[in-house]
Amino acid sequence: MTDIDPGQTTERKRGSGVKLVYDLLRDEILDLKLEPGSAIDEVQLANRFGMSRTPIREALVRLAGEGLIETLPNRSTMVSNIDFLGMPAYFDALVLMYRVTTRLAAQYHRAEDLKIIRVHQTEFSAAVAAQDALEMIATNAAFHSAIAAAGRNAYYFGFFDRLLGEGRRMLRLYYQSYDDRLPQRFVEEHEEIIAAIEARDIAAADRLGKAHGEQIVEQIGRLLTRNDRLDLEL
Amino acid sequence: MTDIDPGQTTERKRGSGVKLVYDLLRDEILDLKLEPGSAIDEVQLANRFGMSRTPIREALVRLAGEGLIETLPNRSTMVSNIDFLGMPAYFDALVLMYRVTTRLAAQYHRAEDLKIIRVHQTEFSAAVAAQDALEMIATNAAFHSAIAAAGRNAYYFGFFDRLLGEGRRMLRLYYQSYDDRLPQRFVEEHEEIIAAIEARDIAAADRLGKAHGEQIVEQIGRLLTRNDRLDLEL
DNA sequence: TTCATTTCCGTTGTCGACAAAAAAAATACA
DNA sequence: TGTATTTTTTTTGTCGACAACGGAAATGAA
Repeated sequence: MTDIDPGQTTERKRGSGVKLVYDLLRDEILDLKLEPGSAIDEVQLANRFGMSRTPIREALVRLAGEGLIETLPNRSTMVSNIDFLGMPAYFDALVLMYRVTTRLAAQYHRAEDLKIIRVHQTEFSAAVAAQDALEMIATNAAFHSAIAAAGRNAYYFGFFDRLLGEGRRMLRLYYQSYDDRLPQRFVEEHEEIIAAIEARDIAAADRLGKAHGEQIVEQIGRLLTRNDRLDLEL
Repeated sequence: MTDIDPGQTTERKRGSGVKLVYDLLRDEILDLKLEPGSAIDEVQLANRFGMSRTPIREALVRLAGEGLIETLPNRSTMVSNIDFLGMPAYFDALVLMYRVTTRLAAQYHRAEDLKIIRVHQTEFSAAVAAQDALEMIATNAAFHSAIAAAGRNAYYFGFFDRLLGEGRRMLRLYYQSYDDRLPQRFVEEHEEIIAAIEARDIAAADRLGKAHGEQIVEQIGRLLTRNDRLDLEL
């Protein structure tokens, strides 16, 4: 709520303002620092970032394009609510994209792709060891995003990245209340996936991607049901 | 290039300007009335629509979000080029979405969905009979979009619609130079797909969706190779 | 008090203007 | 004549201001 730029007016490069606001707001939304349903005020943001409403507005339009905020005409714009009814559909799409991207990575990856994938896997492994749930979510997403990039299909990549963004919000919602220790199993499955990709074993990559996705869905399903039980008993 | 509103200033409802510009520009881009790579001038559009640059700009930001235009910082914004190198990736994604959406429609459709699907099929059939290539493209997309809607997965639906939009541009590019008579076979395949959906035969829907998609890809492939031959011989 | 009407207020949508950036044109220099 | 440098032009990015819209508060009638 405080100004980003108190005191003197910092010079900003022309055109950088929109990206600044967009990136920060996007992160705040996906990290649930901005609660779903909460209102977004343009003038407030303008003061906070020390700029006019125009670039703020452009950033908001972009976020609305990704469905991260909803804008009632002539009325307040607000952070989109998480669509719980749509979760089955979401997981269906997510698992399919896990499969497809992993399979394509096995088919079309190059040597340099594997290096990048391994870097992300190392970071994910460290996050699991540190039991840092938030970091796990981020590094896991980066890991699979790298795999999708290795598959060399821009359409799948774009779609998958959008799904992972949405998922970041859902996962964070649950992991912040229940800091469950995420199974070491995910790390091992990642290793298997890397091996299948490297061996260019398409069938194995497909199978592992599917299993890995369903594994995650199942994990979240457990969290959800436990959540329900708690709600009923209190 | 002429003003939309010559003479007197027509009253527009507050907030409707952006949608107006967005819809029209989107259509012009997808219908190839605006050539890929051609420059887009904001002031020119402002004059044409009789409004300020601000709403124009917002429409452009949205179009950029969908990848229909590209905006060089501080420099001209232009209609995105069609990515020919990415066509295999595109068709791969398209066929997959044909499969998935048809399959889900068989699984989750309701009675009212079939009515809508049939309406689009009737329109498509009429377009084929009239040998109106442009109308075929539009009605075919609407037909499959309706099937995707019946599948009740907002994520697939959104992704598929975006793919169909892109495809509209590619298809139009070829059908406008070679007004090939599109096979009656597509109409029949559509009928088979409808029957499979109505019978809730998931396996058949999956198979038909895949075959239908591959059929279209193959058709385009033929057009492309013929195009290449011509280029070489001239 | 309760409900309908009016007034006020906060927020968005749109506008015209100006400054910055980059290309294009013009000039200077060899 | 060809190249480097300056100037002009064109187009974008940002700003402050104002009107319109919708809700909230205030007012009035029963």
